[in-house]
Amino acid sequence: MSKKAKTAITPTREENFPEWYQQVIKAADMAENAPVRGCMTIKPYGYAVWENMQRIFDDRIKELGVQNAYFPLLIPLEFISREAEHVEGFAKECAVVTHHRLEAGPDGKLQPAKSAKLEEPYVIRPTSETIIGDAMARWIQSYRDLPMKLNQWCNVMRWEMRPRIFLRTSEFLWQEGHNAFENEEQARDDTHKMLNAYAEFAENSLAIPVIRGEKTADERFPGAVMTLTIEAMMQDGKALQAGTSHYLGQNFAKSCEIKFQSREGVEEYAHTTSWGISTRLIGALIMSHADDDGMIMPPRIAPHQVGIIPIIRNDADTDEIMSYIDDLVAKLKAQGIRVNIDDSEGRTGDKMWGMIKQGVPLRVEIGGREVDEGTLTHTRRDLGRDSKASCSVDEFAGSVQGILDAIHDELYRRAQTLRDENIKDVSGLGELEALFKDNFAGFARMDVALIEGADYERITKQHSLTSRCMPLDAPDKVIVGKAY
RNA sequence: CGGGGUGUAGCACAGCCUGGUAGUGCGCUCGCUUUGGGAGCGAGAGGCCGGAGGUUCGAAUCCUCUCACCCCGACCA
Repeated sequence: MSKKAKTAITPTREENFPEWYQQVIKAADMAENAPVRGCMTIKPYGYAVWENMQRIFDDRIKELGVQNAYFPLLIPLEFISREAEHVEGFAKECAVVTHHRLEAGPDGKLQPAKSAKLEEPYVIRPTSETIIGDAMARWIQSYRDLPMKLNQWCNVMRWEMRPRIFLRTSEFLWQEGHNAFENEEQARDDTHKMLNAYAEFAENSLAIPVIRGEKTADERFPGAVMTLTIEAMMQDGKALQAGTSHYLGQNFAKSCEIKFQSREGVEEYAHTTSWGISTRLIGALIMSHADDDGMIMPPRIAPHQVGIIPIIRNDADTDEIMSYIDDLVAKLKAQGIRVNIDDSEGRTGDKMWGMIKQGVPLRVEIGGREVDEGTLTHTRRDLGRDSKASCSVDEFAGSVQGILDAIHDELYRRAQTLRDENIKDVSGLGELEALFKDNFAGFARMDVALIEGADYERITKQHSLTSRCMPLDAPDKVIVGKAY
């Protein structure tokens, strides 16, 4: 390798999107496949993204009156069986714990001890509606106990046939919120409220434009009366369900016995909601923003918002340059900017490419020249080397927040442009079929009435399409597309 | 679970058809020279060739069986 390859990531998005996706994750050092099938190891740089997501969203839900709690990983089998549709939806992807002890087998290898077989097996939570419902049933007695809004940040496990790192792993991290209300109106309203919290989070923090919509009946959460979703379009034109909020009616209240005495003194079942976002959002981030040189982190969740590369020509410069950088770092940190200094031994070029691949939004170079001039050189990751510019340290300190916001806006604008250019209105099923026969990569939008009937089923099956949602701002329409 | 593909050094691969005891590039270690967009030279370290059987004097290579991973589908956040 004499000079740098054309792109830091091979293959390019154009050449092989799924492979490109995996290479970006590797190049940015975010995660890797674990020795356990379908599971991933999230590495520090990837986990830092999740921590930022957690922090921002956790603050938001607390403003909405939600309290965090923690419920067990293991759910009694009998709990899962309580809600008919729920069982049907999750039964085929549950990991089951059947023993509580290991012993040496005939071949000397460890095996579950026959004598330690559980009377009733436990299911590793695929979601916690039932066990939280069980708790709520005990905690809620009066309308005065309502609304009750609980959330937990945890892992869940759904045995996946085809795992994809971050997008669909058997074990993943998420938050699941579970709210209970006196009546349908409050609960439906809450479902919308939580969906809006997700939509705002996706757009304002992740720079991912989303379509807020309601799922069609066959795409609903098992056991829900209504499922709301935010749907995003990835760079390959596929849809990604980025968050869901469910109105569960009284289904779980009835199966879990969540009853309360109403204002009228009558015993009633509560109306519940549940809502979740997961580490899948990290995948969404990559497929929304990354390019052929690697990741591009939206500034508000970027582990490092500003990356500083000291350019040391000889040892005599070092102290002067480093103390110059320390002053800058202090100014940035005072504003709450997350700064990373790459003072490793590596060469300048390597450090630059490292930051490019990791998607650090704003890169700063400081060497003897800058120190002499009282300036610094900065480059935006989203715009590349053409955006390289020079300014004084004070000017930079004053404008850095604005630059980060501009990067956010630019990433959002790009994603929105790509999405809007790839939504096509179709007037009938013939047009829908023709569109996807022609290898269209994007969303089709059409009258929701068209999804009834065998023709729609045949076309969607043939082209692996699904009804993504009925947009809240156009409920008589439906968005159709391929999805992750 | 069906169809396709791949497992050889940390990573990417060659070697396999035509068996003879493992190689290239990057990375890593050390030294010197370099250093503002992926450095150069020199010297090193590192692999029971995914696993288990079998054929053979001899297997990374041939045969059988397994396991894992990736892609495409069905299922799903």
